[in-house]
Amino acid sequence: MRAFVHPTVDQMTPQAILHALADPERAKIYAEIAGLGCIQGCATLADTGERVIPKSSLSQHFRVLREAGLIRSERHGVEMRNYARCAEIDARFPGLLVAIMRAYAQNSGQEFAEAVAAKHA
Amino acid sequence: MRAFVHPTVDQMTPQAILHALADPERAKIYAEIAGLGCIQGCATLADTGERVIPKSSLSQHFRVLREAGLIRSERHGVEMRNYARCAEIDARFPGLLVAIMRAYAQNSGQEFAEAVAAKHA
DNA sequence: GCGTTAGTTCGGGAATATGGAACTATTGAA
DNA sequence: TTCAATAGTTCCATATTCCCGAACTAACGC
Repeated sequence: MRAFVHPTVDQMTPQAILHALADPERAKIYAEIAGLGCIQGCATLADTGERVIPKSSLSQHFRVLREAGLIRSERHGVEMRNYARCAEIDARFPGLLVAIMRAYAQNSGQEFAEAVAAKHA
Repeated sequence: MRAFVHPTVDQMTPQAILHALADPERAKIYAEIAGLGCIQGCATLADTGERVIPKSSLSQHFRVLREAGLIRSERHGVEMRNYARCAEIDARFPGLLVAIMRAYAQNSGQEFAEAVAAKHA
Protein backbone atom coordinates (compact mmCIF):
# COMPACT_ATOMS: atom_id res chain seq x y z
CA MET A 1 0.00 0.00 0.00
CA ARG A 2 1.98 2.91 -1.21
CA ALA A 3 1.14 6.48 -0.43
CA PHE A 4 -1.52 8.33 -2.37
CA VAL A 5 -0.69 10.45 -5.35
CA HIS A 6 -2.17 13.91 -5.32
CA PRO A 7 -1.37 16.27 -8.17
CA THR A 8 -0.60 19.88 -7.38
CA VAL A 9 -2.90 22.49 -8.84
CA ASP A 10 -0.67 23.14 -11.82
CA GLN A 11 -0.26 19.44 -12.50
CA MET A 12 -3.96 19.10 -13.17
CA THR A 13 -5.07 18.64 -16.75
CA PRO A 14 -8.49 19.10 -18.34
CA GLN A 15 -7.88 15.81 -20.04
CA ALA A 16 -7.64 13.86 -16.79
CA ILE A 17 -10.55 15.71 -15.22
CA LEU A 18 -12.81 15.10 -18.20
CA HIS A 19 -11.78 11.48 -18.37
CA ALA A 20 -12.49 11.01 -14.69
CA LEU A 21 -15.90 12.63 -14.89
CA ALA A 22 -16.85 11.04 -18.21
CA ASP A 23 -17.74 7.95 -16.24
CA PRO A 24 -21.18 8.50 -14.70
CA GLU A 25 -20.30 6.23 -11.81
CA ARG A 26 -17.35 8.42 -10.93
CA ALA A 27 -19.26 11.59 -11.60
CA LYS A 28 -21.84 10.37 -9.11
CA ILE A 29 -19.19 9.59 -6.54
CA TYR A 30 -17.59 12.96 -7.05
CA ALA A 31 -20.94 14.71 -6.81
CA GLU A 32 -21.60 13.04 -3.50
CA ILE A 33 -18.22 13.98 -2.14
CA ALA A 34 -18.52 17.53 -3.42
CA GLY A 35 -21.98 17.78 -1.96
CA LEU A 36 -21.02 16.50 1.44
CA GLY A 37 -17.62 18.13 1.44
CA CYS A 38 -16.28 14.95 2.92
CA ILE A 39 -17.33 11.40 2.56
CA GLN A 40 -16.10 8.42 4.42
CA GLY A 41 -15.18 5.21 2.84
CA CYS A 42 -15.95 3.24 -0.22
CA ALA A 43 -18.39 0.89 1.41
CA THR A 44 -20.54 3.86 2.26
CA LEU A 45 -21.05 4.51 -1.40
CA ALA A 46 -21.11 0.93 -2.48
CA ASP A 47 -24.48 0.13 -1.02
CA THR A 48 -26.25 3.43 -1.48
CA GLY A 49 -26.97 2.77 -5.12
CA GLU A 50 -29.20 0.17 -6.67
CA ARG A 51 -26.23 -1.66 -8.15
CA VAL A 52 -23.58 -2.76 -5.73
CA ILE A 53 -20.20 -1.64 -7.01
CA PRO A 54 -17.46 -4.05 -6.01
CA LYS A 55 -14.97 -2.45 -3.70
CA SER A 56 -12.02 -3.09 -5.95
CA SER A 57 -13.75 -1.06 -8.65
CA LEU A 58 -14.59 1.63 -6.12
CA SER A 59 -10.98 1.77 -5.13
CA GLN A 60 -10.00 2.27 -8.75
CA HIS A 61 -12.61 4.98 -9.20
CA PHE A 62 -11.27 6.80 -6.19
CA ARG A 63 -7.79 6.51 -7.55
CA VAL A 64 -8.78 8.01 -10.89
CA LEU A 65 -10.58 10.89 -9.18
CA ARG A 66 -7.62 11.40 -6.89
CA GLU A 67 -5.01 11.38 -9.62
CA ALA A 68 -7.05 13.80 -11.69
CA GLY A 69 -6.93 16.12 -8.70
CA LEU A 70 -10.65 16.04 -8.10
CA ILE A 71 -10.45 14.68 -4.59
CA ARG A 72 -8.01 14.46 -1.74
CA SER A 73 -7.90 11.22 0.22
CA GLU A 74 -6.74 10.97 3.79
CA ARG A 75 -6.43 7.91 5.86
CA HIS A 76 -7.83 8.40 9.35
CA GLY A 77 -7.23 5.31 11.33
CA VAL A 78 -8.89 2.40 9.65
CA GLU A 79 -11.13 4.46 7.48
CA MET A 80 -10.77 6.94 4.69
CA ARG A 81 -11.84 10.49 4.21
CA ASN A 82 -12.26 12.01 0.81
CA TYR A 83 -12.52 15.71 0.22
CA ALA A 84 -13.47 17.47 -2.98
CA ARG A 85 -10.82 19.87 -4.19
CA CYS A 86 -13.38 22.15 -5.80
CA ALA A 87 -11.76 25.43 -4.83
CA GLU A 88 -8.38 24.44 -6.19
CA ILE A 89 -9.78 23.22 -9.45
CA ASP A 90 -11.97 26.22 -9.81
CA ALA A 91 -8.97 28.43 -9.33
CA ARG A 92 -7.17 26.62 -12.12
CA PHE A 93 -10.09 25.98 -14.48
CA PRO A 94 -12.81 28.47 -13.58
CA GLY A 95 -16.35 27.32 -14.13
CA LEU A 96 -15.39 23.87 -15.36
CA LEU A 97 -16.69 21.79 -12.50
CA VAL A 98 -19.87 23.79 -12.13
CA ALA A 99 -20.65 23.41 -15.80
CA ILE A 100 -20.03 19.67 -15.75
CA MET A 101 -22.05 19.06 -12.63
CA ARG A 102 -24.84 21.22 -14.00
CA ALA A 103 -24.80 19.23 -17.20
CA TYR A 104 -25.12 15.95 -15.32
CA ALA A 105 -27.86 17.35 -13.15
CA GLN A 106 -29.75 18.50 -16.19
CA ASN A 107 -29.43 15.18 -17.90
CA SER A 108 -31.98 12.67 -16.83
CA GLY A 109 -32.66 9.96 -19.41
CA GLN A 110 -29.88 8.56 -21.54
CA GLU A 111 -31.92 6.97 -24.24
CA PHE A 112 -29.53 7.86 -27.00
CA ALA A 113 -26.50 6.14 -25.58
CA GLU A 114 -28.50 2.96 -25.62
CA ALA A 115 -29.68 3.58 -29.15
CA VAL A 116 -26.14 4.04 -30.39
CA ALA A 117 -24.97 1.03 -28.48
CA ALA A 118 -27.70 -1.05 -30.06
CA LYS A 119 -26.87 0.27 -33.51
CA HIS A 120 -23.26 -0.73 -33.14
CA ALA A 121 -24.12 -4.14 -31.82
CA MET B 1 -21.18 3.02 -45.44
CA ARG B 2 -24.28 3.57 -43.48
CA ALA B 3 -25.73 6.98 -42.86
CA PHE B 4 -24.36 9.17 -40.12
CA VAL B 5 -25.85 9.14 -36.69
CA HIS B 6 -26.61 12.54 -35.26
CA PRO B 7 -28.23 12.78 -31.86
CA THR B 8 -30.96 15.29 -31.33
CA VAL B 9 -30.37 17.94 -28.71
CA ASP B 10 -32.17 16.04 -26.01
CA GLN B 11 -30.36 12.84 -26.85
CA MET B 12 -27.04 14.38 -25.93
CA THR B 13 -25.39 13.26 -22.73
CA PRO B 14 -22.68 14.92 -20.67
CA GLN B 15 -21.07 11.54 -20.47
CA ALA B 16 -20.57 11.26 -24.22
CA ILE B 17 -19.47 14.87 -24.55
CA LEU B 18 -16.91 14.56 -21.79
CA HIS B 19 -15.64 11.30 -23.17
CA ALA B 20 -15.28 12.81 -26.62
CA LEU B 21 -13.42 15.85 -25.37
CA ALA B 22 -11.33 13.96 -22.84
CA ASP B 23 -9.07 13.01 -25.72
CA PRO B 24 -6.83 15.99 -26.49
CA GLU B 25 -6.62 14.93 -30.12
CA ARG B 26 -10.38 15.14 -30.44
CA ALA B 27 -10.56 18.31 -28.39
CA LYS B 28 -8.13 19.85 -30.82
CA ILE B 29 -10.15 18.72 -33.79
CA TYR B 30 -13.30 20.06 -32.24
CA ALA B 31 -11.62 23.35 -31.41
CA GLU B 32 -10.57 23.74 -35.00
CA ILE B 33 -14.01 22.98 -36.29
CA ALA B 34 -15.63 25.28 -33.78
CA GLY B 35 -13.15 28.00 -34.60
CA LEU B 36 -13.63 27.78 -38.31
CA GLY B 37 -17.33 27.03 -38.11
CA CYS B 38 -16.79 24.46 -40.82
CA ILE B 39 -13.88 22.33 -41.69
CA GLN B 40 -13.45 20.17 -44.67
CA GLY B 41 -12.19 16.71 -44.54
CA CYS B 42 -10.05 14.55 -42.39
CA ALA B 43 -6.95 14.83 -44.52
CA THR B 44 -6.97 18.57 -43.94
CA LEU B 45 -6.40 17.99 -40.28
CA ALA B 46 -4.18 15.00 -40.63
CA ASP B 47 -1.15 16.87 -41.90
CA THR B 48 -1.54 20.16 -40.07
CA GLY B 49 -0.09 18.78 -36.87
CA GLU B 50 3.38 17.57 -36.16
CA ARG B 51 2.20 13.99 -35.80
CA VAL B 52 0.34 12.55 -38.73
CA ILE B 53 -2.85 10.96 -37.54
CA PRO B 54 -3.84 8.01 -39.69
CA LYS B 55 -7.08 8.62 -41.49
CA SER B 56 -8.79 5.60 -40.00
CA SER B 57 -8.17 7.08 -36.57
CA LEU B 58 -9.38 10.45 -37.76
CA SER B 59 -12.53 8.84 -39.04
CA GLN B 60 -13.12 7.30 -35.62
CA HIS B 61 -12.49 10.60 -33.89
CA PHE B 62 -15.03 12.27 -36.11
CA ARG B 63 -17.51 9.53 -35.39
CA VAL B 64 -17.09 9.95 -31.63
CA LEU B 65 -17.51 13.70 -31.89
CA ARG B 66 -20.52 13.24 -34.15
CA GLU B 67 -22.26 10.72 -31.94
CA ALA B 68 -21.68 12.87 -28.90
CA GLY B 69 -23.51 15.61 -30.76
CA LEU B 70 -20.52 17.91 -30.90
CA ILE B 71 -20.39 18.13 -34.67
CA ARG B 72 -22.63 17.64 -37.66
CA SER B 73 -21.17 15.92 -40.70
CA GLU B 74 -22.46 16.42 -44.19
CA ARG B 75 -21.25 14.76 -47.28
CA HIS B 76 -20.92 17.20 -50.18
CA GLY B 77 -19.96 15.32 -53.24
CA VAL B 78 -16.71 13.56 -52.64
CA GLU B 79 -15.75 15.52 -49.59
CA MET B 80 -17.04 16.11 -46.13
CA ARG B 81 -18.08 19.14 -44.17
CA ASN B 82 -18.14 19.21 -40.44
CA TYR B 83 -19.94 21.85 -38.44
CA ALA B 84 -19.74 22.49 -34.73
CA ARG B 85 -23.10 22.27 -33.00
CA CYS B 86 -22.09 24.79 -30.37
CA ALA B 87 -25.39 26.60 -30.16
CA GLU B 88 -27.41 23.44 -29.71
CA ILE B 89 -25.14 22.09 -27.02
CA ASP B 90 -25.01 25.39 -25.27
CA ALA B 91 -28.79 25.44 -25.21
CA ARG B 92 -28.84 22.03 -23.59
CA PHE B 93 -25.81 22.32 -21.30
CA PRO B 94 -25.17 26.02 -20.81
CA GLY B 95 -21.56 26.97 -20.30
CA LEU B 96 -20.21 23.47 -20.65
CA LEU B 97 -18.32 23.86 -23.90
CA VAL B 98 -16.95 27.26 -23.03
CA ALA B 99 -15.64 25.96 -19.72
CA ILE B 100 -14.02 22.94 -21.33
CA MET B 101 -12.44 24.90 -24.14
CA ARG B 102 -11.23 27.52 -21.68
CA ALA B 103 -9.72 24.80 -19.54
CA TYR B 104 -7.83 23.37 -22.50
CA ALA B 105 -6.75 26.83 -23.54
CA GLN B 106 -5.46 27.53 -20.07
CA ASN B 107 -3.59 24.31 -19.90
CA SER B 108 0.08 24.18 -20.84
CA GLY B 109 0.13 26.84 -23.51
CA GLN B 110 -2.32 25.21 -25.83
CA GLU B 111 -3.17 28.33 -27.76
CA PHE B 112 -5.42 26.48 -30.11
CA ALA B 113 -8.54 26.65 -28.02
CA GLU B 114 -8.08 30.17 -26.82
CA ALA B 115 -9.53 31.65 -29.94
CA VAL B 116 -12.44 29.29 -29.71
CA ALA B 117 -13.09 30.04 -26.08
CA ALA B 118 -12.99 33.73 -26.85
CA LYS B 119 -15.36 33.24 -29.72
CA HIS B 120 -17.89 31.51 -27.50
CA ALA B 121 -17.65 34.01 -24.72
C1' DG C 1 -15.90 1.51 -68.09
C1' DC C 2 -11.11 3.29 -65.32
C1' DG C 3 -8.51 6.11 -62.12
C1' DT C 4 -8.48 9.41 -58.39
C1' DT C 5 -9.90 11.38 -54.20
C1' DA C 6 -12.00 11.22 -49.67
C1' DG C 7 -13.63 8.62 -46.18
C1' DT C 8 -15.43 4.24 -43.89
C1' DT C 9 -15.12 -0.42 -42.22
C1' DC C 10 -12.55 -4.64 -41.03
C1' DG C 11 -9.44 -7.10 -38.16
C1' DG C 12 -5.99 -8.03 -34.89
C1' DG C 13 -2.68 -6.45 -31.48
C1' DA C 14 -2.15 -2.96 -27.65
C1' DA C 15 -4.00 -0.64 -23.99
C1' DT C 16 -7.45 0.00 -20.49
C1' DA C 17 -11.33 -1.33 -17.47
C1' DT C 18 -13.81 -4.66 -14.51
C1' DG C 19 -14.27 -7.47 -10.54
C1' DG C 20 -13.21 -11.64 -7.62
C1' DA C 21 -9.65 -13.33 -4.58
C1' DA C 22 -5.79 -12.47 -1.86
C1' DC C 23 -3.23 -9.22 0.68
C1' DT C 24 -2.25 -5.10 3.91
C1' DA C 25 -2.99 -1.80 7.48
C1' DT C 26 -5.30 -0.27 11.56
C1' DT C 27 -8.18 -0.80 15.60
C1' DG C 28 -10.34 -3.13 19.37
C1' DA C 29 -10.97 -6.86 22.24
C1' DA C 30 -9.57 -11.24 24.59
C1' DT D 1 0.44 -9.73 22.13
C1' DT D 2 -2.25 -12.28 19.64
C1' DC D 3 -6.55 -12.65 17.19
C1' DA D 4 -10.60 -11.12 14.77
C1' DA D 5 -12.97 -7.50 12.31
C1' DT D 6 -13.06 -3.66 9.30
C1' DA D 7 -11.66 -0.81 5.34
C1' DG D 8 -9.02 -0.50 1.21
C1' DT D 9 -5.54 -1.87 -1.91
C1' DT D 10 -3.23 -4.86 -5.13
C1' DC D 11 -3.04 -8.91 -8.13
C1' DC D 12 -4.52 -11.11 -12.05
C1' DA D 13 -7.55 -13.04 -15.49
C1' DT D 14 -11.22 -11.71 -18.41
C1' DA D 15 -13.68 -8.20 -21.04
C1' DT D 16 -13.91 -4.16 -23.32
C1' DT D 17 -12.22 -0.42 -25.87
C1' DC D 18 -8.74 1.89 -28.68
C1' DC D 19 -5.45 2.26 -32.46
C1' DC D 20 -4.04 1.96 -37.12
C1' DG D 21 -2.81 -0.61 -41.49
C1' DA D 22 -5.20 -2.81 -45.14
C1' DA D 23 -9.18 -3.44 -47.74
C1' DC D 24 -13.36 -1.51 -49.15
C1' DT D 25 -16.96 2.04 -50.80
C1' DA D 26 -18.94 6.29 -52.67
C1' DA D 27 -18.67 10.23 -55.72
C1' DC D 28 -16.77 12.43 -59.10
C1' DG D 29 -14.06 13.33 -63.86
C1' DC D 30 -12.34 11.44 -67.96
